[in-house]
Amino acid sequence: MAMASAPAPVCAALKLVARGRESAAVLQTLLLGQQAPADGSASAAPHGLQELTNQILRCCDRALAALRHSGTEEEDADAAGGIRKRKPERGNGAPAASPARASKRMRMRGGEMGTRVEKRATMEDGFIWRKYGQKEIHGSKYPRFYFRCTYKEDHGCTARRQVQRWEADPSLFLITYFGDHTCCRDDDEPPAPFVINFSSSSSDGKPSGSPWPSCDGDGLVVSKTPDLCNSPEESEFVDQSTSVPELTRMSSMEWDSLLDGCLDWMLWDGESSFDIIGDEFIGHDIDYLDVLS
DNA sequence: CCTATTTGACCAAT
DNA sequence: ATTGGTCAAATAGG
Repeated sequence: MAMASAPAPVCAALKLVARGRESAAVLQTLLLGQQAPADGSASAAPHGLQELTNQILRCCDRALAALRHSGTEEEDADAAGGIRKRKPERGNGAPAASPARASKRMRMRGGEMGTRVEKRATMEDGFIWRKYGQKEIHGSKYPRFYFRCTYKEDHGCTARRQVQRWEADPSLFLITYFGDHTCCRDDDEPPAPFVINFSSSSSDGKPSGSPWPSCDGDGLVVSKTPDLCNSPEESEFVDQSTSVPELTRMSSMEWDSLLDGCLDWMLWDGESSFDIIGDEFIGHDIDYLDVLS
């Protein structure tokens, strides 16, 4: 049976949340633009502000994922349940067809929601992962590591990630995330940890303690979204003079049309922005990184 | 003993 | 047949 498109209300919500996300991304770009490029000088945009923007982006992503999921509900009954049926016996008896494992690989190839790719200087990202596999990848110098969230059993958290050294720069790790952390973000949606005080010019407005893990200088290089939607951490690696383009000079009307275009891109073929076809996007980001040095 | 990691095997997709 | 993702027994470490 062919999949039906999402119902109209869900579509509308999808577009609205997507637009909200893009607005947050724009805000983030503006914040990056405020960062003083001069060496040694403190950034004009408080770090807490960037973190907040990042959280907004993440929230939007999750909302988009949930909406999209509700619109095209299928499969994933196992993913939501968390506990997978174990193989009865291995290598001996009958093969025992396991429907739960069907189409696993296809979902990996971009069918799964919530996928994103990042490049980091370290494997650490603030979450606790449990390694469940390692594989030599054909044509690749470095093995790929497979991790799942430590709390998969406890909270049914479906988050997974694959980590591999980036061949173009082995000091960086290419981290592909699948799913999202339901273990520490669903039940525990953090209250606004702080109030933004725009009148304060100091960078003291940092959140006292975000309940979410933050990327404390890990050197995140690549986000899952195009240039418009950079994560704040990127600023640590990306040359500001090139990463903050003329976007900041656009009028609001120009923004509108731009965002509409962005929406069109995001909703292409029924997939949303957080479904990244790895190769395509990585290629884009490699170009992006060529600016560095 | 308990928990996490390692690693070869299994299996679906290509 | 090959490749890549996952399982799970064996192993290591506390």
